[in-house]
Amino acid sequence: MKLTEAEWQIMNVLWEGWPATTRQVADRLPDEINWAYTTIKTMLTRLADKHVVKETKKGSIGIYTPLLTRQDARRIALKSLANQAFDGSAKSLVMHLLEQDNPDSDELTEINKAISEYVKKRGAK
Amino acid sequence: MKLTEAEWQIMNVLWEGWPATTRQVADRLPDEINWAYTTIKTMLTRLADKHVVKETKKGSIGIYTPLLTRQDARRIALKSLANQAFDGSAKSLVMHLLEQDNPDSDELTEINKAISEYVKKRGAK
DNA sequence: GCTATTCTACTACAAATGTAGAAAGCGTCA
DNA sequence: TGACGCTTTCTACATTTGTAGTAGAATAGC
Repeated sequence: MKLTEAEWQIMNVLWEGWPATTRQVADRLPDEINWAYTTIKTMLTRLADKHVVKETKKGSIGIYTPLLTRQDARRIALKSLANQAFDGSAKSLVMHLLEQDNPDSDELTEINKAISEYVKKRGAK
Repeated sequence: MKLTEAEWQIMNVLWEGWPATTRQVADRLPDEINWAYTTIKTMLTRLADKHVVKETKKGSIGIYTPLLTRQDARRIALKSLANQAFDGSAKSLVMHLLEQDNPDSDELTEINKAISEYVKKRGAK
């Protein structure tokens, strides 16, 4: 149940507010995305076929609810990336992030912040 | 220049030892992968078309060298995943890894180890 | 009830991806 | 120098992904 790029777009919207109709998804997609209404409908139908969302009907109108959680989708994507690109090692994935020599970015700072928070929390438990 | 899954397989082998011929790549692919020789050749040709590898000829035999580094491929893949699934935030990606409630896995332990190492190193500088 | 609008269902189609066969070329060893 | 085996080149084809049009059904407003 790995999602494609376009599917992520749809699901990101759906996870933010569900259940939702095709129209609602269309309205909530980021501005940069200019898909025809039927494109979105097609995606939702396909996602339903794959059991990533559930389609129920209110009258003749389809209403969509995520079945796959965002958590799980993320887990799956990370797992897959780790396997494919980091020899299966989440550790090595994290190390890569930590060791990026990209000093002009705030990413590292952000990650460091995350780690500090985490270390703190871990300590607190 | 994002790599597909099959391309990662090939490139993982190539990064381990290059330059390499199609035959060498074929021999070094993991056992679980049973691709026809020509499949591998096709992939290498396509990777050359995309300038991910360079093909040179020794006589009529093609010899392949990575152009894209593993580092860069990883960076690109992580960036893309962060954008698509973590709202562009590497921090949130790391947090996800840290907060997985998957106690039966060694992953967390491994990640913690990575972080400790990193924190130590960071301290040392 | 009739019309304008909105949805759904179905179909389509190009590009990318995964996978490989056929045929022809070349190198090598007997 | 011929046959065998490996290599390349070209072609092929199914599937998945991205994207959308058309036609007919449902609905809502007048």
